[in-house]
Amino acid sequence: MIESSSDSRACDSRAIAARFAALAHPARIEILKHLSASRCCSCREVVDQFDLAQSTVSQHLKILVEAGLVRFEADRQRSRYAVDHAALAGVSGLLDQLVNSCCSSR
Amino acid sequence: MIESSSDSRACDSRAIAARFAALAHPARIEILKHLSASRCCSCREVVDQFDLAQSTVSQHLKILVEAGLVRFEADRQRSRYAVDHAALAGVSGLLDQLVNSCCSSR
DNA sequence: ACCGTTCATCGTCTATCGCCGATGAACGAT
DNA sequence: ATCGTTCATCGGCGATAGACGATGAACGGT
Repeated sequence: MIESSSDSRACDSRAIAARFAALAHPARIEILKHLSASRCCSCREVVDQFDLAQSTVSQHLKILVEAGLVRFEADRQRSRYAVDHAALAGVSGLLDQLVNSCCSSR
Repeated sequence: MIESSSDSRACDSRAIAARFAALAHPARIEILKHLSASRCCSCREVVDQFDLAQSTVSQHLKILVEAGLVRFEADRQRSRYAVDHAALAGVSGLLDQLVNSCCSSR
């Protein structure tokens, strides 16, 4: 990873924080679980599941997509959302880095 | 704000989200790194490190403590904050559960 | 006793989040 | 062409987060 030498750390932690922010809402956790269980979902399915307004769900999904945790694929008028397990594992890895952090070794 | 421990199911995703929320801020990530590298820090040390007001740092530390990610120990007028690696590993585990999640949703 | 240091907490301000209803685009079916 | 469905986006609202300065308590040193 090439970063600006001066402040690779600040940048890094912002990126990490952004991912965690996407996970920092109960509704989004639930949505992730549901997506994971269903393999793939339209927005509608999620709406039916969660007793939230369609716009709200759409927002949450957007946030998850922008965080890179969920992949989006437009399928006619139906949207297809699916968990990006690799990305999720990546976040887990970030956390592990933090746990084991020696932070000086790279 | 604090719910009874009997409410384990709905609490689940809320509890998880709460922990991630504590991690969802770049300053707190940096603070965690610093704590981890320094093994143990006073509030002052962190303040010096991060160009944030003392009150702000104190708040962030409090949030981390309340999330259970950092342990606090009062030492005379100096505070001692240290990363709770086990707790951090626990969060990592939660994430892994989410990654592997297939069954236990809801 | 008097400072200087460290720290948590309070009050305030602003920006952002989370929620909703409404709207309009895209599409399939009739 | 006209519906009905699905969806993303906008605007607005109340609530919360994040930042700060000020304050007062606790403690060590002189």
